[in-house]
Amino acid sequence: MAVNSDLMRGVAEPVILNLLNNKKMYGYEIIKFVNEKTNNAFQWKEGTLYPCLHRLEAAKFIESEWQIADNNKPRKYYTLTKKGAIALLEKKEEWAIFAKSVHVLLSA
Amino acid sequence: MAVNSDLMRGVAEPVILNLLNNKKMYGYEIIKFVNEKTNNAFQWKEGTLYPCLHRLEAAKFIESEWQIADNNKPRKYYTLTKKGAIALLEKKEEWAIFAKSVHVLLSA
DNA sequence: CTCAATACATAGACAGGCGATGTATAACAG
DNA sequence: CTGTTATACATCGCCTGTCTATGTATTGAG
Repeated sequence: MAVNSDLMRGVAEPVILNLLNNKKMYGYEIIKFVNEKTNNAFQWKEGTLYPCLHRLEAAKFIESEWQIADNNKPRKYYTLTKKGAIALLEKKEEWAIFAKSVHVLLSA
Repeated sequence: MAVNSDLMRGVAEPVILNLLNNKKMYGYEIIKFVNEKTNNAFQWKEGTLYPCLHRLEAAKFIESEWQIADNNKPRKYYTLTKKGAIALLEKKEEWAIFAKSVHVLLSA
């Protein structure tokens, strides 16, 4: 069911940037969304996601702002920066090349 | 040109098993083949490949035998075991699920 | 009143890929 | 002859992203 965590390496960043390209989201929401969207093939945990968000923010690929939700809980919403949008394009292209390469090597 | 090394994590094993499923190969040959086949998107080095081959052999997924080549150099040829063939199927399936998941998350 | 869910965060362990380095031989150019 | 490149094996230590575990705080359900 769950995909080997070795494969997970490096995909969190492009995935997060792509999600934030569509709409602002907060960390906990991203975790639930990704796990549900992949039928738990991905099983992201806080220990993976939050450090990744902080890395992306430090790189100025995303920005954050606190908001109080309807349920009265504080949420840190993230949005994509222009720099992040460029990085997203690069990472998507990189993924495409990578996936194609693996496909070739596993099809041969 | 070269793909981010983070993405590389975990793909060496299925790729090697798949190559050996087609024919026996030796380490140096695998490096050249993979790099050439991916147009250098993959840039495998000895430090990546040899430890991986040793891991796979320790797991009894592959077996090795020394042979003297035409050029008078000793080569360690690897072949896939039955256990390795089963592992290959599992890893291929895992890759398929993984790649599909990433595709979904990057397409959204 | 307790427990689960929500929502943030960090710290330490783990492990695979990478760069660097090492050995040895063959082939080739100068 | 000699230096360089290519072949072919191997290992060591670093780096870094993921994982497990742990922590804090609040809300709502039972």
